[in-house]
Amino acid sequence: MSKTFSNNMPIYAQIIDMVKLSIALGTYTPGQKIPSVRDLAIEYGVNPNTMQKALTKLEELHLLRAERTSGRFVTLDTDVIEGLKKEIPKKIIKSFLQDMENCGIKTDQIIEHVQQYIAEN
Amino acid sequence: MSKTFSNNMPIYAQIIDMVKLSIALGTYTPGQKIPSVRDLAIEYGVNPNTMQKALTKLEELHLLRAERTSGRFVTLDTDVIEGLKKEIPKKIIKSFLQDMENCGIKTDQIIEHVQQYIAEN
DNA sequence: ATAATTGTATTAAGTAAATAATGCTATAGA
DNA sequence: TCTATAGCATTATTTACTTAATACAATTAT
Repeated sequence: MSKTFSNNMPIYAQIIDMVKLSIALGTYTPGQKIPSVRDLAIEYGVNPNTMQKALTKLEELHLLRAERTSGRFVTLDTDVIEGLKKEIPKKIIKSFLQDMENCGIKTDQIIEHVQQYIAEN
Repeated sequence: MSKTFSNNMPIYAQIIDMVKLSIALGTYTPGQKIPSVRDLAIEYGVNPNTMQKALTKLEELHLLRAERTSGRFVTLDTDVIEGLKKEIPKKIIKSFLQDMENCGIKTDQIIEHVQQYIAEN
């Protein structure tokens, strides 16, 4: 069950993105209790401290809420979750367009490049 | 003249990509002598050691060639350079499509999302 | 009541990346 | 010839990330 991580980004940061995705995709539902720090650490194949760091940051983003001794829960704030759903692909597209323009491809040619790539693969 | 770097990737790795881009875009022409390690370090606003590391890796990729005491030069191999020009946008598109599918957007909807984003911005 | 589990905190150690400071060898150019 | 400059090497320090090993307080479950 241990996840795979890229080496170009801190593991805790990658975990943050993964949990964000779980919430956005509904794998974690609003109000749902998520596994304990220790269990998540095992599930992701990382040290509990690394997992703790990721979860703490997710709390600062109001995506999770820690109940001192009963566990950690996904936010009930559906606005926040709806925001996530839109924010994630938006960020991906934004950085994609920047990267493409950065390598000399003009905006109106980007679509063609994508279509051609899809056709070829 | 000091460049800006993201914090989620080693600086030397980001420099590699930047120099690759310079070669692909023709800012650095085939056979051209590029600035010394020390000068490039100043230009990029990093430590000479960091620049050295990036340049050494670029040599392993056969994009640069070090002439022991006269300087460092861009490869004359136009095939390698042509390869770069195609490889860079290809990699960008590939990881973009992966990211989009990863967040639940199907291939045939990706183009629409991009078009909508462009229209909105 | 008591044991197990929760989040949280602390201290230590190892690693990689970046910076700093310095020195070497070889050669191009004055 | 001699100086400046080239790439390259070495050693040390700092910081961030990760892992490791515990420990504690509070609450849930038995």
